[in-house]
Amino acid sequence: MTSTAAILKNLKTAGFRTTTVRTAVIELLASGGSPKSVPDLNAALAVRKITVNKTTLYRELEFLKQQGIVTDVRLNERQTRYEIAGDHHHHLVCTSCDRVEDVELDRELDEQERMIERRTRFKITRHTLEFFGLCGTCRTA
Amino acid sequence: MTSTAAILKNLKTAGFRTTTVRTAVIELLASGGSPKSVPDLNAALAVRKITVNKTTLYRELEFLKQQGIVTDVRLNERQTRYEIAGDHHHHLVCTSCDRVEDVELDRELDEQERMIERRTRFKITRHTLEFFGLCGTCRTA
DNA sequence: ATCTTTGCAAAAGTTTTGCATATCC
DNA sequence: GGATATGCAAAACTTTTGCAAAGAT
Repeated sequence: MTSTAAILKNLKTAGFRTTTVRTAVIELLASGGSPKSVPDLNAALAVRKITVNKTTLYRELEFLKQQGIVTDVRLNERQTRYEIAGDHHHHLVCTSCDRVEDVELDRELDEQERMIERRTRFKITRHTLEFFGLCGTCRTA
Repeated sequence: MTSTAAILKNLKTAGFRTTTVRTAVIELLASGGSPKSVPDLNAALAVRKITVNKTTLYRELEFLKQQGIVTDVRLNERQTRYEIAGDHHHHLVCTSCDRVEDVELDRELDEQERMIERRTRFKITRHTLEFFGLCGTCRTA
């Protein structure tokens, strides 16, 4: 929901800078439709002729996490992926080509969460739900 | 559903050995109620006075994965966790103390899966659903 | 001037690989 | 003997940390 411009403006107001890397990282994550790993981001930045050290990227992502702008996502792979926080959704992961797509549910899981809270002593604050299978391309290939 | 004894018997029939480590790993995973990481397993084995190299553990878990006996689980942490495959369930993860508990849903997500398949070109084969929050101990502490 | 941002090198943590040895059937 | 299983050391891969330099306000 929050646009890239609004995010950057808020950061600026808070005294942080809107550097080339920061702007590009936020844009890439906001435009993606899928969560991105550090190697993903580095490659996408390279296309834009932006060279950046991996340390800087990890630090930038940690910073954006602290600011509540991004969250991390762990699918069935080593790397952590990152996406813009806030609009709740899930992921479709192709187990053949590793493509990841965002997906939303018509009916969310609030009912199930309440049921679990009734049944256990857990207080649930969030959940992650990922679907695995074959994407359109891989299922016909 | 499949008992430890049955798993071991099948492995033996297939020409594999039921070593101390293999037996203990399967028992630990089968009895757990929560997925275990390699350090978890190593610690639990130590209690049973079983000393084992981490390489052996990783190799054993990879082997059990190949055999379809275990699957890996990635929660919001670096390490991979492992659990017995087959009985579908979800996890409650305490964000304060990192405790992990298995949990089952009354109503599974088949309906949602069908809806996504109608809406996208994805063929879904499985999903993972994890709940995060505070466990009974941490919410009062 | 000061705080933010960046790069580089090194370290840390997890998982994998190569190779040699031991063990079971 | 031949396949299976294990240990050790080293490598690979992802992420973090320390320190110094550069850049912006």
